[in-house]
Amino acid sequence: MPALHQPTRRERQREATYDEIVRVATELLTDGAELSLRAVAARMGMTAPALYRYVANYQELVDLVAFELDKAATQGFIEAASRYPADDPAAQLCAACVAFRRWALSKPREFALVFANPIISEDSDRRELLTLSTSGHYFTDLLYQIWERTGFPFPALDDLDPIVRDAVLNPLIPAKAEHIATADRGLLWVYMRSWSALYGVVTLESTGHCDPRIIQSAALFKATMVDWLEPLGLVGDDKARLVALLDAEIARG
Amino acid sequence: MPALHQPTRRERQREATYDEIVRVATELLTDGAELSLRAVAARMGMTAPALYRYVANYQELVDLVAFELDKAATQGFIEAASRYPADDPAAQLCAACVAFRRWALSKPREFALVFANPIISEDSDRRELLTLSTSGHYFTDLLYQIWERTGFPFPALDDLDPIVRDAVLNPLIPAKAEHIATADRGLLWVYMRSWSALYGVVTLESTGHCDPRIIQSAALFKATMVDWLEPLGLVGDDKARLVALLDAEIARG
DNA sequence: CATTCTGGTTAACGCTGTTAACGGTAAACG
DNA sequence: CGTTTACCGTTAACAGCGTTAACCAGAATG
Repeated sequence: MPALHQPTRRERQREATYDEIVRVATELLTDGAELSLRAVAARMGMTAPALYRYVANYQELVDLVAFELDKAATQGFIEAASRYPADDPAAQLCAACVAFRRWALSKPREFALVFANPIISEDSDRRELLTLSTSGHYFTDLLYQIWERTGFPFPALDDLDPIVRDAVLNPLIPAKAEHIATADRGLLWVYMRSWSALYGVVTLESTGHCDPRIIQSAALFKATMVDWLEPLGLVGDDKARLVALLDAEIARG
Repeated sequence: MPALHQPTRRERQREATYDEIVRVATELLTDGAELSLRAVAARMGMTAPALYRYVANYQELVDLVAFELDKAATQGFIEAASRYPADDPAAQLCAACVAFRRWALSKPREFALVFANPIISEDSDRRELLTLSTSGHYFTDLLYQIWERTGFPFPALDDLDPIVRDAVLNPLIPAKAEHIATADRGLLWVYMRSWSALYGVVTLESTGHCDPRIIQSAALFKATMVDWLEPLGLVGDDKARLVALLDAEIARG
């Protein structure tokens, strides 16, 4: 098969219905309905078995939708960040994180689908899709930009656990790492650590496994964010500025 | 109805089958099967509608099982901790946390059921059951015991966000707080913050949303644990001792 | 002894994912 | 151009799910 292939009529049609499947499925979820093959098919005016020409099984549909939701959500994060100048990645990261939290709180089902959806390690297809995660790439990139400016410390490759070193040199997680010099891959360790912290609070809040008042006052989230400013080299006036920015972003309707 | 009521024959029978339902349901889950009313009923030699004499709906069964799993898992944490002296709560906490992680990794489905099971805030029944969470009580208690010894700093009530102050004075989250003096309730803030950090790593690892190699080397988990030693007043020799202890516990088959 | 309440049954509804067998139509080929 | 093939949809059906309604035996209660 040729590498560059002008799409034939059938291929275009196929891709169109494929896209429609994913679109309708996400709509279904947004409308508060249950995500099911039959419901998707019905909304498209088709019968359920027809979908098996496009997806192998239900789980694959879920994964596709999760990927799509992640992409759409990330677009929202980017918009939130874009209200700050491009040469201020720290401000952009703060805004993006607040947007991430807001999204997780307002769409808990979608959040659970994307970020709490259990992944069996054997299934390589799902891993690949996870690796492509858009939000992961975006956050990594912001962190990298911050480092370019503040030069915050990160572990040298030799200081890392050999297994971890493998992981940061040839990452499986969603991270935009190609453009990070090999010697600087210790940055990904900082990324993983900070992501783990953010993930903890936001998942706790989104799934409702904490006091509703803690969610209402964004105190736990804010404290976690503030704690991560200094390790990223954001100190002094910069820190004060970002803390105020966080407050403002959290207060936004 | 009398407050103290000697259980009649029928009541005993009822409670027996009630217990059997929960027991069989957890067994089902442990056997790798799907948790369903029909499966539980079948395994008990009953028909599914009969279960509605005991549980209101499927979700209630799930919640009951989650509570039971949490109780059983906590028993495991206690056992792991009991290998260290009772007057060394820091060592016990480290051991319990490692056991918690091991449990989350070896039984991801159970973990997701207990700790990632979304909770709709309106549903007060589920909230109540969550508040009773055994593991939460246990971890809070260990943290309190550590504070009794190290006296690590915690925010005064006046320094807390008023909403958070309400939350720590009259907690809805699973925490053994009755015996903590009102003025010392800021301790719960430390508990929430450290729990959020632990929850983040462990959930990330258990759901598979991170590089498998990161899981294999427990580096992310260990780093998170180590970072929380100093805030708990565990410094110097104590810290070194506990880091070594962590390594040993992680290495345990 | 008569009544009521409890804890089970069967039947049924509407939903789910999934497979098998079939058919029409569009593309590809001789 | 005619024939074949492959694609994309259909219907029918299976096994399973949560849940409700109607019913019924038996135990506890008056």
